[in-house]
Amino acid sequence: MARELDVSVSTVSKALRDSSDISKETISKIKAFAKQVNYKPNYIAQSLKNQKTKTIGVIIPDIVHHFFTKVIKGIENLANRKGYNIIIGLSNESLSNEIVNMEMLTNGSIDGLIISVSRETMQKQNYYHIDETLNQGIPIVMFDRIIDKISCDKVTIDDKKSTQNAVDKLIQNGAKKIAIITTKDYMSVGKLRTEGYKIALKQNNIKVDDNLIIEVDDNLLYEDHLESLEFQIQKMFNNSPRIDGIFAVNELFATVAMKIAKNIGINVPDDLQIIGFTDGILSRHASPPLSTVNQHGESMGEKATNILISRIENKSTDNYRTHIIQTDLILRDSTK
Amino acid sequence: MARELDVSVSTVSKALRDSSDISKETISKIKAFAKQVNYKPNYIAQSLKNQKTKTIGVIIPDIVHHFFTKVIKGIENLANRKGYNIIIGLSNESLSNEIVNMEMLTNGSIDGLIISVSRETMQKQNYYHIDETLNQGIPIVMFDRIIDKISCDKVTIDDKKSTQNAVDKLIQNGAKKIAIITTKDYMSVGKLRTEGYKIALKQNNIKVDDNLIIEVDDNLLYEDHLESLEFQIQKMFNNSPRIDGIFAVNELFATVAMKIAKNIGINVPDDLQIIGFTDGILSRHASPPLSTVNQHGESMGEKATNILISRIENKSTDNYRTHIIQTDLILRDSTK
DNA sequence: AAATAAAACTACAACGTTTTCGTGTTAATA
DNA sequence: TATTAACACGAAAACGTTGTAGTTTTATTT
Repeated sequence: MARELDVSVSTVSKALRDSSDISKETISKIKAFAKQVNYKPNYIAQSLKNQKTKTIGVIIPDIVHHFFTKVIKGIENLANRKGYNIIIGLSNESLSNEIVNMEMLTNGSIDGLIISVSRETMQKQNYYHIDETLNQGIPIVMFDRIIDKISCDKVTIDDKKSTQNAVDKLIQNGAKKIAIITTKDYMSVGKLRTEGYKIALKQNNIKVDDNLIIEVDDNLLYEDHLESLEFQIQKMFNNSPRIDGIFAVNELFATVAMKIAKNIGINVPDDLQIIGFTDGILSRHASPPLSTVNQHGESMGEKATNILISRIENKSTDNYRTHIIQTDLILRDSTK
Repeated sequence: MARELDVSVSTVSKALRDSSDISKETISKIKAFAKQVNYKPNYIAQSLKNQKTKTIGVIIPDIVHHFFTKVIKGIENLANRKGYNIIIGLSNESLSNEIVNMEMLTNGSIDGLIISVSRETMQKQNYYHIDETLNQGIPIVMFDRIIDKISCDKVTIDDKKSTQNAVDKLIQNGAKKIAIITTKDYMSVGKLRTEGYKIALKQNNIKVDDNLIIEVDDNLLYEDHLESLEFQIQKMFNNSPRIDGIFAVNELFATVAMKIAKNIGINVPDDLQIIGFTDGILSRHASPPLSTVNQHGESMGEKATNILISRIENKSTDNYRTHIIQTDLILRDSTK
């Protein structure tokens, strides 16, 4: 372009950035020509020069998942508005995948990282790769599945309190025998939600009955292993037929529980009230529609992005904080 | 690193790439040191030098959508295996967003693009940005929502035939009065599926009844505008109470139709058989579970990625082709 | 008209790699 | 011993930008 206009590259560069030491005529001439030939400055070269890529890395365990897509939507929206692109890595719940993805991104491709760690990472408590990245000076924001031991910014919800409120609601609505369908407790969220459940019961003087705490093996959460989930829930109904309330830590568990209950002739919500977690498509289209705890995934994504960009652009150098996104209880027809 | 080891940068670079003109001892010395200091070559610099970013751009209309997430999963998986990252842009069904995203990506950030265009793009038939990108020499693979007028690689399913097969099945199962719930026809898929429906009826000597073709305004597809969808379907049942088969162009339409049918006392599948499109969570967890056309989103993503990478790496220079992914009919309990 | 100041533009280094070509050292050959 | 070949390494250019530090041109002042 400089060649064709017979000026130097510096002149072109400065003209396009409205530098004060280029005349107005030259500026407009160059800009006109640039538009004409559809010139776009090469981001890669800019990145190399500025040591800024204007790109945010996002690593999540699974993309075929309503909550995570909501978060991504929030991230992408805000990032785009601020001139950032997002580059996505999927860990597929595997630690090694997470590490590979992280290495691919932390070689200069991104300015910062937003991550929700894989299940395996939590189980094995192997956080070396995360610490490494932080040590490299790349800011990280963790969301949803956060790790206390790592010091960085975090965005999450109050799992304990949210669950407590939901179970409280069941109790207020007259439920006496309330079960929880949760995951084995290496998963921070399952653990916290189970705690919240116990607190709610205790505060209402209801004895915690371990038979009513169904711990599903989380590795079977997926579409392909429904039978096992159904089997466990079925067993619960067999063992404790008089259950009148269920809290489930995700919407799949809630939906399946409701389906089984209906199959064996239990009326929802008259005989059994159910509250799930995450306001996804399943909850909305179940019959009856499920009452659920709304996590506001999009807000979560936006918040995380905001924090990350502040760090990147050095606007904030305060201590790391954990930001809590408020949840709310959406009451539909699976509760009275 | 070169400084600390007291060798030249060229030597380091060559050693890490196992160049033949560096001695084995030096190579191992340098590699050892590299591992020790956790050296990672800067991708940005490599990209600038090689004029290859090893990154694929993906632009889709919406990420909170089961089918698109499946496709992304397929893309990410294969791309990662081949050493590529993916960078995602969301158009939110808006043409201007699509253009902005495209411009952000085509400034040197990506080697190729996989895209499913926004609804607005199809409506307005404004493809300038796509042609521009192709002219720039960036290969594009379109999937699902493809545009005939643009010449590039495409991956899609045979919407017409898939629908025809599904409707055929309804007819074989004894349905005589079959409705279709589709979208207004600026959307290629809705149009094609409606055509397939008509062909199936004609081949079975059933007269096409326009009252049984429900064209939903696609802008209302979203979660927030369910009432309008429900209203239109309700009206259909009122006008034509004796319907015994429904084909819906997506799983939301199918699910809602089934819900309404059950509400007014119609038994599925005894009195009314329903087949939807896309094997998503809704279909699987509806009661009864919905029979549906499986689009194999993941295969679609993989196929698109394969084609794109071939183009990028110049392995294929043949003419542009449109690749058809086979669908199949998953029969569950909403059909006999 | 000469000196000075302001304006407009250019040369060049730098970002971190890869690669081509060149150079020095060692070993093998005549 | 002199020549040549093989080997091991380094210097420098290139990728497309940006910013600093000039340099040239033009305008203003004395």
